[in-house]
Amino acid sequence: MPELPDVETFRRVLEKRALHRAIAGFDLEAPRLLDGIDEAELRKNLVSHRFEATHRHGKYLFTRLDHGPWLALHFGMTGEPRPFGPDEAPPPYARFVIHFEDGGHLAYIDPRKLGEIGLTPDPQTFVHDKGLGPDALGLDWPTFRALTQGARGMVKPWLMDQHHLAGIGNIYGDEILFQAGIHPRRKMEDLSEDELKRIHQATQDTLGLAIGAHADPTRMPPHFLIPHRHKGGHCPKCHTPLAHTKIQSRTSWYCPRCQPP
DNA sequence: CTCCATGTTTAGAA
DNA sequence: CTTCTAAACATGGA
Repeated sequence: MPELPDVETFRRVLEKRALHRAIAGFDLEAPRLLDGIDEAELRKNLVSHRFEATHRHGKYLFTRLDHGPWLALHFGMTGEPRPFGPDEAPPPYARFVIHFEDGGHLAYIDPRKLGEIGLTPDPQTFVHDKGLGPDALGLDWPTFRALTQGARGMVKPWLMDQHHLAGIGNIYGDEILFQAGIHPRRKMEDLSEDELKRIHQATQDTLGLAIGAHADPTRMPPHFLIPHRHKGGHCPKCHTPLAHTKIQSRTSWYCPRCQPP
C-alpha cells in the first residue's frame, strides 16, 4: 500500500498515537530493515526519549525525537505502522515494536521486509542525500512544468522516479494517468503543454482524494481506476474492458479508449 | 507448484 | 550518457 497517500495516512496515525510518549524500549525482529545504523545506535537514540513531531516527504515518514534527530521510515511494498494496546498481542509480521512507558506499543509490520528504518539529523538532509525530488503533493504548476523541461522517455516511469517527484508508485501512477487520459507509454518529449497540465492537475486531485479516502481502496471515489485495475475490470468512465501492459517489469493498467496511444 | 504483488537498486543491453 | 529490461531482495496469497 505505501505510496504517498498511504504514507500520509500513516503520518496522521503517528501524529495521533505516537507523540509525547516516553519510549521504554523496542524489539527488532528483522535487523536487515536498518539502513545505515546498527541496533545499538537506534537504542541509544530511542530509549528514554519521545517523539515530538512528524513529517512526510514522498513515501518517507519522519518522526522527530526530543533530543533532535529524526527516525526515518520507509515501508517498502508491504510495510505499515500499527499501534496496539497494553493488553493486546503484537500484530502478525511485527518486525519492529516500540514499547512506551505507559504500556502501549507501536508496531512496524512488514511481511516482506523490504522497508527501511534509519536516523537522520533532519528530513531536509535526508531528502538531499537520497536525491529525492520535491514532494508530489502540493506542487504548483510552474514548478511541475519546470521539472518536466527536457524530460524524455515514457511518462509512467518518469512519474514513478523518486528523483523527479517523490511519492508516486505503480498504483497511483496508473491512477493519475487514467484521470489525465494519457497512455502510460506516451513519451515525455511528445506531451503537449495541455497534456502536462492535465497530468499535473490529475496528480493533485488524485492524491488529495486518495488521502481523503484514507488511502482505502474501498473508499475511493467512483471514478477511480484503482478498484477496477484487475483481470476482467472495466473502465469506470466508459465501461470499456481495461487493458494492461508491462512497463519496467511492473503491470500498468489503463483504459484503451480513454487513454489512446 | 506457479504466478503475481503497492518499492528500490543494480547489472546489462541497446 | 541515457533509456529500458530483467532480476534480486523476502515473503505471502490466489
